[in-house]
Amino acid sequence: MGRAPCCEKVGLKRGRWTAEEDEILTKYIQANGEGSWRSLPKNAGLLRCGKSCRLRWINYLRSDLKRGNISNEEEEAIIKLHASLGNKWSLIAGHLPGRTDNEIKNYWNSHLSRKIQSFRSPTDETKPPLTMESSVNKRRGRTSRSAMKRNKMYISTITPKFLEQNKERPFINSVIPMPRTPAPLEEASKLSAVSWQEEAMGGIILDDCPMENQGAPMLCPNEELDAQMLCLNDIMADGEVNTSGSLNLVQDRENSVMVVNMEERESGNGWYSASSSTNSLIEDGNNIWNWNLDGSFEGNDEEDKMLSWLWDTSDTNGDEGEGDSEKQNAMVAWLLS
DNA sequence: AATGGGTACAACCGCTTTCCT
DNA sequence: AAGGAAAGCGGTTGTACCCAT
Repeated sequence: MGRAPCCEKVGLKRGRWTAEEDEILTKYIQANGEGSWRSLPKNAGLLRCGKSCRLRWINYLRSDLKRGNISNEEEEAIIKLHASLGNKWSLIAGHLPGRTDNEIKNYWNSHLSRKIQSFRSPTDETKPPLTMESSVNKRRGRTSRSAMKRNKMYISTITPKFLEQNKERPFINSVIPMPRTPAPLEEASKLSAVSWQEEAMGGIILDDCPMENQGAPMLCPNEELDAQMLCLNDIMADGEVNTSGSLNLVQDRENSVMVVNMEERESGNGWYSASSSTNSLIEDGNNIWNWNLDGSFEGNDEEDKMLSWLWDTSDTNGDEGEGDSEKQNAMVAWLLS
Protein backbone atom coordinates (compact mmCIF):
# COMPACT_ATOMS: atom_id res chain seq x y z
CA MET A 1 0.00 0.00 0.00
CA GLY A 2 2.85 2.33 0.68
CA ARG A 3 3.16 5.13 3.09
CA ALA A 4 0.34 7.56 3.54
CA PRO A 5 1.20 11.03 2.31
CA CYS A 6 2.20 13.50 4.96
CA CYS A 7 -0.62 15.74 3.93
CA GLU A 8 -3.37 16.02 1.39
CA LYS A 9 -1.58 17.20 -1.70
CA VAL A 10 -4.53 17.77 -3.95
CA GLY A 11 -4.98 21.47 -4.51
CA LEU A 12 -1.82 22.39 -2.66
CA LYS A 13 0.76 24.66 -4.20
CA ARG A 14 4.29 23.48 -4.77
CA GLY A 15 7.52 24.97 -5.96
CA ARG A 16 8.97 28.36 -5.23
CA TRP A 17 7.44 30.45 -2.51
CA THR A 18 6.17 33.88 -3.42
CA ALA A 19 6.83 37.01 -1.38
CA GLU A 20 3.16 37.07 -0.41
CA GLU A 21 3.31 33.53 0.93
CA ASP A 22 6.47 34.35 2.84
CA GLU A 23 4.77 37.32 4.42
CA ILE A 24 1.71 35.32 5.41
CA LEU A 25 3.82 32.58 6.95
CA THR A 26 6.11 35.00 8.75
CA LYS A 27 3.27 37.00 10.22
CA TYR A 28 1.43 33.89 11.30
CA ILE A 29 4.45 32.42 13.06
CA GLN A 30 5.32 35.74 14.67
CA ALA A 31 1.80 35.87 16.05
CA ASN A 32 1.33 32.22 16.95
CA GLY A 33 4.79 30.76 17.26
CA GLU A 34 6.33 27.73 15.62
CA GLY A 35 4.89 24.27 15.72
CA SER A 36 1.66 22.57 14.74
CA TRP A 37 2.91 22.55 11.19
CA ARG A 38 0.16 20.30 9.98
CA SER A 39 -2.57 22.69 10.93
CA LEU A 40 -0.58 25.83 10.23
CA PRO A 41 -1.30 26.17 6.49
CA LYS A 42 -5.05 25.96 7.02
CA ASN A 43 -4.98 28.37 9.94
CA ALA A 44 -2.71 30.79 8.14
CA GLY A 45 -4.58 30.57 4.88
CA LEU A 46 -1.75 29.06 2.89
CA LEU A 47 -2.23 26.50 0.15
CA ARG A 48 0.89 24.67 1.21
CA CYS A 49 1.78 21.42 2.89
CA GLY A 50 2.71 21.86 6.55
CA LYS A 51 6.01 20.24 5.84
CA SER A 52 6.72 22.79 3.15
CA CYS A 53 5.85 25.60 5.56
CA ARG A 54 8.19 24.24 8.18
CA LEU A 55 11.02 23.93 5.69
CA ARG A 56 10.47 27.41 4.35
CA TRP A 57 10.50 28.87 7.83
CA ILE A 58 13.48 26.92 9.10
CA ASN A 59 15.63 27.32 6.01
CA TYR A 60 14.72 30.77 4.84
CA LEU A 61 12.40 32.95 6.87
CA ARG A 62 13.71 32.67 10.42
CA SER A 63 15.04 35.99 11.60
CA ASP A 64 18.14 34.49 13.16
CA LEU A 65 19.44 33.18 9.87
CA LYS A 66 22.67 34.56 8.57
CA ARG A 67 22.27 35.28 4.91
CA GLY A 68 25.10 35.77 2.51
CA ASN A 69 28.23 33.95 1.50
CA ILE A 70 29.92 31.39 3.66
CA SER A 71 33.02 33.00 5.11
CA ASN A 72 36.45 31.40 5.04
CA GLU A 73 36.17 30.76 8.76
CA GLU A 74 32.83 29.06 8.30
CA GLU A 75 34.18 27.02 5.41
CA GLU A 76 37.09 25.89 7.51
CA ALA A 77 34.72 24.94 10.29
CA ILE A 78 32.55 22.99 7.88
CA ILE A 79 35.52 21.04 6.56
CA LYS A 80 36.75 20.19 10.01
CA LEU A 81 33.32 19.31 11.32
CA HIS A 82 32.57 17.21 8.30
CA ALA A 83 35.84 15.38 8.78
CA SER A 84 34.74 14.29 12.21
CA LEU A 85 30.97 14.14 11.85
CA GLY A 86 30.46 13.07 8.26
CA ASN A 87 27.20 13.99 6.57
CA LYS A 88 25.52 14.93 9.82
CA TRP A 89 24.44 18.27 8.43
CA SER A 90 22.23 19.20 11.30
CA LEU A 91 25.05 18.60 13.77
CA ILE A 92 27.43 20.64 11.66
CA ALA A 93 24.85 23.39 11.39
CA GLY A 94 24.57 23.38 15.15
CA HIS A 95 28.13 24.66 15.30
CA LEU A 96 27.52 27.43 12.80
CA PRO A 97 25.07 29.99 14.17
CA GLY A 98 22.70 31.32 11.56
CA ARG A 99 23.37 28.55 9.09
CA THR A 100 20.96 25.75 8.29
CA ASP A 101 21.69 22.14 7.63
CA ASN A 102 20.27 22.52 4.15
CA GLU A 103 22.53 25.46 3.43
CA ILE A 104 25.62 23.64 4.63
CA LYS A 105 24.69 20.51 2.75
CA ASN A 106 24.24 22.49 -0.45
CA TYR A 107 27.47 24.35 0.11
CA TRP A 108 29.33 21.15 0.70
CA ASN A 109 27.93 19.48 -2.37
CA SER A 110 28.34 22.42 -4.70
CA HIS A 111 31.57 24.00 -3.48
CA LEU A 112 33.63 21.72 -1.33
CA SER A 113 33.06 18.41 -3.06
CA ARG A 114 34.70 19.79 -6.16
CA LYS A 115 37.81 20.64 -4.24
CA ILE A 116 37.80 17.22 -2.75
CA GLN A 117 37.41 15.72 -6.18
CA SER A 118 40.81 17.09 -7.06
CA PHE A 119 42.27 14.88 -4.35
CA ARG A 120 41.78 12.01 -6.66
CA SER A 121 41.87 12.35 -10.41
CA PRO A 122 41.35 9.04 -12.07
CA THR A 123 42.55 8.94 -15.60
CA ASP A 124 39.98 8.83 -18.31
CA GLU A 125 40.84 5.19 -18.94
CA THR A 126 40.03 4.25 -15.40
CA LYS A 127 36.90 6.28 -15.17
CA PRO A 128 33.90 4.04 -15.35
CA PRO A 129 31.43 4.50 -18.15
CA LEU A 130 28.54 6.74 -17.37
CA THR A 131 25.65 4.97 -15.82
CA MET A 132 22.14 5.47 -17.07
CA GLU A 133 21.60 8.00 -14.31
CA SER A 134 24.82 9.86 -14.87
CA SER A 135 24.11 10.00 -18.58
CA VAL A 136 20.83 11.68 -17.83
CA ASN A 137 22.57 14.00 -15.44
CA LYS A 138 25.11 14.84 -18.09
CA ARG A 139 22.39 15.84 -20.47
CA ARG A 140 20.77 17.89 -17.75
CA GLY A 141 24.02 19.51 -16.85
CA ARG A 142 24.47 17.67 -13.61
CA THR A 143 27.95 16.34 -13.99
CA SER A 144 28.86 17.88 -10.69
CA ARG A 145 26.37 15.64 -8.99
CA SER A 146 27.75 12.42 -10.35
CA ALA A 147 31.20 13.65 -9.45
CA MET A 148 29.89 14.46 -6.03
CA LYS A 149 28.59 10.95 -5.60
CA ARG A 150 31.91 9.43 -6.49
CA ASN A 151 33.79 11.52 -3.98
CA LYS A 152 31.45 12.31 -1.19
CA MET A 153 33.06 10.08 1.39
CA TYR A 154 36.62 11.05 0.93
CA ILE A 155 37.20 13.84 3.35
CA SER A 156 34.97 12.34 5.97
CA THR A 157 36.81 9.11 6.07
CA ILE A 158 40.47 9.61 5.37
CA THR A 159 41.22 11.63 8.41
CA PRO A 160 44.54 12.07 10.12
CA LYS A 161 42.94 10.60 13.19
CA PHE A 162 41.99 7.51 11.28
CA LEU A 163 45.45 7.20 9.83
CA GLU A 164 47.02 7.59 13.23
CA GLN A 165 44.69 5.08 14.79
CA ASN A 166 45.32 2.57 12.06
CA LYS A 167 48.95 3.13 11.32
CA GLU A 168 49.84 -0.31 12.56
CA ARG A 169 47.43 -1.96 10.24
CA PRO A 170 49.56 -3.45 7.52
CA PHE A 171 47.06 -3.00 4.75
CA ILE A 172 47.31 0.75 5.07
CA ASN A 173 49.99 2.09 2.80
CA SER A 174 51.01 -1.34 1.77
CA VAL A 175 50.90 -3.49 -1.26
CA ILE A 176 47.82 -5.61 -1.25
CA PRO A 177 47.90 -8.24 -3.94
CA MET A 178 44.67 -9.00 -5.63
CA PRO A 179 43.73 -12.61 -6.19
CA ARG A 180 45.35 -13.92 -9.29
CA THR A 181 42.82 -16.61 -9.86
CA PRO A 182 39.49 -15.92 -8.31
CA ALA A 183 37.89 -18.95 -6.86
CA PRO A 184 35.03 -20.28 -8.89
CA LEU A 185 31.69 -19.13 -7.67
CA GLU A 186 30.68 -22.54 -6.44
CA GLU A 187 33.89 -22.94 -4.48
CA ALA A 188 33.78 -19.48 -3.07
CA SER A 189 30.29 -19.97 -1.83
CA LYS A 190 31.40 -23.03 0.12
CA LEU A 191 34.24 -21.27 1.82
CA SER A 192 33.83 -18.94 4.68
CA ALA A 193 34.51 -15.37 3.74
CA VAL A 194 37.55 -15.33 5.95
CA SER A 195 39.26 -18.42 4.65
CA TRP A 196 38.52 -17.43 1.11
CA GLN A 197 39.97 -14.02 1.65
CA GLU A 198 43.08 -15.36 3.31
CA GLU A 199 43.60 -17.52 0.29
CA ALA A 200 42.71 -14.83 -2.18
CA MET A 201 44.91 -12.27 -0.54
CA GLY A 202 47.89 -14.52 -0.76
CA GLY A 203 48.06 -15.25 2.89
CA ILE A 204 48.36 -11.75 4.18
CA ILE A 205 47.87 -11.96 7.89
CA LEU A 206 46.96 -8.94 9.90
CA ASP A 207 48.25 -9.28 13.38
CA ASP A 208 46.44 -6.47 15.12
CA CYS A 209 43.21 -8.27 15.68
CA PRO A 210 41.69 -8.72 19.10
CA MET A 211 42.08 -12.18 20.50
CA GLU A 212 38.49 -13.10 19.93
CA ASN A 213 38.97 -12.53 16.24
CA GLN A 214 42.10 -14.53 15.75
CA GLY A 215 41.77 -16.52 12.63
CA ALA A 216 39.66 -13.85 11.00
CA PRO A 217 42.27 -11.27 10.26
CA MET A 218 40.83 -9.59 7.23
CA LEU A 219 37.54 -9.04 8.92
CA CYS A 220 38.98 -7.74 12.10
CA PRO A 221 36.34 -5.36 13.39
CA ASN A 222 37.43 -2.02 14.59
CA GLU A 223 34.83 0.09 16.29
CA GLU A 224 36.78 3.17 15.43
CA LEU A 225 36.39 2.54 11.76
CA ASP A 226 33.81 4.52 9.97
CA ALA A 227 31.40 2.18 8.30
CA GLN A 228 32.06 3.91 5.06
CA MET A 229 35.79 4.02 5.33
CA LEU A 230 37.46 4.69 2.07
CA CYS A 231 40.43 2.46 1.76
CA LEU A 232 41.05 -0.94 0.40
CA ASN A 233 40.37 -2.65 3.65
CA ASP A 234 36.98 -1.03 3.49
CA ILE A 235 35.98 -3.80 1.18
CA MET A 236 36.38 -6.04 4.14
CA ALA A 237 35.26 -3.71 6.88
CA ASP A 238 32.37 -1.82 5.38
CA GLY A 239 28.93 -1.87 6.88
CA GLU A 240 28.14 -4.56 9.33
CA VAL A 241 30.60 -6.99 7.91
CA ASN A 242 31.99 -9.13 10.66
CA THR A 243 33.54 -12.46 11.33
CA SER A 244 30.28 -14.33 11.36
CA GLY A 245 30.24 -14.66 7.62
CA SER A 246 27.86 -11.89 6.69
CA LEU A 247 30.16 -11.14 3.83
CA ASN A 248 29.46 -13.04 0.69
CA LEU A 249 31.96 -13.51 -2.08
CA VAL A 250 31.10 -14.25 -5.63
CA GLN A 251 33.09 -14.42 -8.77
CA ASP A 252 32.78 -11.70 -11.31
CA ARG A 253 31.98 -12.56 -14.88
CA GLU A 254 35.51 -11.73 -15.94
CA ASN A 255 38.75 -11.33 -14.04
CA SER A 256 37.66 -9.43 -11.03
CA VAL A 257 36.15 -10.50 -7.81
CA MET A 258 32.96 -9.15 -6.44
CA VAL A 259 32.69 -8.75 -2.74
CA VAL A 260 29.28 -7.92 -1.57
CA ASN A 261 27.66 -7.34 1.73
CA MET A 262 24.69 -9.66 2.00
CA GLU A 263 22.35 -6.93 3.08
CA GLU A 264 23.32 -4.75 0.17
CA ARG A 265 23.32 -7.66 -2.18
CA GLU A 266 19.68 -8.27 -1.45
CA SER A 267 18.89 -4.69 -2.24
CA GLY A 268 20.83 -4.89 -5.45
CA ASN A 269 23.39 -2.32 -4.34
CA GLY A 270 26.81 -2.39 -2.87
CA TRP A 271 28.81 -4.31 -5.36
CA TYR A 272 32.50 -3.98 -4.84
CA SER A 273 34.88 -4.94 -7.52
CA ALA A 274 38.58 -5.38 -7.20
CA SER A 275 40.19 -5.94 -10.52
CA SER A 276 43.54 -7.61 -10.82
CA SER A 277 44.95 -4.90 -13.01
CA THR A 278 47.43 -2.27 -11.91
CA ASN A 279 44.73 0.09 -10.87
CA SER A 280 41.65 -1.06 -9.10
CA LEU A 281 38.23 0.38 -9.30
CA ILE A 282 36.25 -0.15 -6.19
CA GLU A 283 32.62 0.43 -6.82
CA ASP A 284 29.85 0.40 -4.29
CA GLY A 285 27.00 1.49 -6.45
CA ASN A 286 27.33 5.14 -5.59
CA ASN A 287 31.05 5.61 -5.40
CA ILE A 288 33.78 4.44 -7.65
CA TRP A 289 37.21 4.62 -6.15
CA ASN A 290 40.38 4.43 -8.11
CA TRP A 291 43.05 2.70 -6.17
CA ASN A 292 46.63 1.92 -7.05
CA LEU A 293 47.96 -1.29 -5.70
CA ASP A 294 50.87 0.55 -4.22
CA GLY A 295 48.40 2.22 -1.92
CA SER A 296 48.10 5.68 -3.36
CA PHE A 297 45.50 7.64 -5.15
CA GLU A 298 46.25 9.13 -8.49
CA GLY A 299 46.71 12.84 -8.68
CA ASN A 300 49.00 15.58 -9.80
CA ASP A 301 52.31 16.29 -8.15
CA GLU A 302 51.01 18.75 -5.61
CA GLU A 303 48.13 16.51 -4.71
CA ASP A 304 50.41 13.52 -4.52
CA LYS A 305 52.72 15.33 -2.15
CA MET A 306 49.86 16.36 0.07
CA LEU A 307 48.29 12.95 -0.05
CA SER A 308 51.47 11.08 0.58
CA TRP A 309 52.10 13.29 3.55
CA LEU A 310 48.61 12.78 4.84
CA TRP A 311 48.97 9.10 4.27
CA ASP A 312 52.34 8.95 5.90
CA THR A 313 51.66 7.16 9.12
CA SER A 314 55.15 7.33 10.50
CA ASP A 315 54.53 10.48 12.43
CA THR A 316 57.83 11.54 13.90
CA ASN A 317 56.20 14.11 16.05
CA GLY A 318 55.62 11.77 18.91
CA ASP A 319 52.64 13.77 20.04
CA GLU A 320 49.65 12.23 18.35
CA GLY A 321 47.34 15.10 19.08
CA GLU A 322 49.63 17.68 17.63
CA GLY A 323 50.29 15.53 14.61
CA ASP A 324 46.58 15.13 13.98
CA SER A 325 45.96 18.79 14.37
CA GLU A 326 48.82 19.80 12.16
CA LYS A 327 47.77 17.54 9.34
CA GLN A 328 44.14 18.43 9.67
CA ASN A 329 44.95 22.10 9.51
CA ALA A 330 47.19 21.53 6.56
CA MET A 331 44.49 19.65 4.74
CA VAL A 332 41.99 22.40 5.44
CA ALA A 333 44.45 25.02 4.26
CA TRP A 334 45.13 23.04 1.16
CA LEU A 335 41.45 22.69 0.42
CA LEU A 336 40.87 26.35 1.01
CA SER A 337 43.72 27.31 -1.28
C1' DA B 1 20.67 36.59 -30.12
C1' DA B 2 20.33 31.70 -29.51
C1' DT B 3 21.87 27.65 -27.52
C1' DG B 4 23.79 24.44 -24.48
C1' DG B 5 26.83 23.19 -20.62
C1' DG B 6 27.54 24.01 -15.98
C1' DT B 7 26.42 25.87 -11.25
C1' DA B 8 23.90 27.10 -7.12
C1' DC B 9 20.38 26.59 -4.15
C1' DA B 10 15.48 26.19 -2.87
C1' DA B 11 12.30 22.76 -2.37
C1' DC B 12 10.71 18.13 -2.27
C1' DC B 13 10.63 13.11 -0.96
C1' DG B 14 10.64 9.50 1.95
C1' DC B 15 12.58 7.37 5.85
C1' DT B 16 13.71 7.66 10.84
C1' DT B 17 13.24 9.44 15.31
C1' DT B 18 10.81 11.68 18.86
C1' DC B 19 6.78 13.02 21.14
C1' DC B 20 2.29 12.49 22.87
C1' DT B 21 -1.85 10.21 24.23
C1' DA C 1 3.83 -0.42 26.26
C1' DA C 2 1.78 0.65 21.89
C1' DG C 3 0.59 3.22 18.15
C1' DG C 4 -0.14 7.28 15.59
C1' DA C 5 1.22 12.06 14.63
C1' DA C 6 4.68 15.38 14.26
C1' DA C 7 9.19 16.72 13.60
C1' DG C 8 13.85 15.89 12.02
C1' DC C 9 16.96 14.52 8.72
C1' DG C 10 19.68 13.42 4.58
C1' DG C 11 19.41 12.47 -0.25
C1' DT C 12 17.57 13.99 -4.49
C1' DT C 13 15.40 16.94 -7.88
C1' DG C 14 13.82 21.22 -10.31
C1' DT C 15 15.00 25.27 -12.13
C1' DA C 16 16.85 29.96 -12.43
C1' DC C 17 20.91 31.83 -13.61
C1' DC C 18 25.65 32.44 -15.58
C1' DC C 19 28.90 31.91 -19.10
C1' DA C 20 31.08 30.32 -23.28
C1' DT C 21 30.42 29.37 -27.98
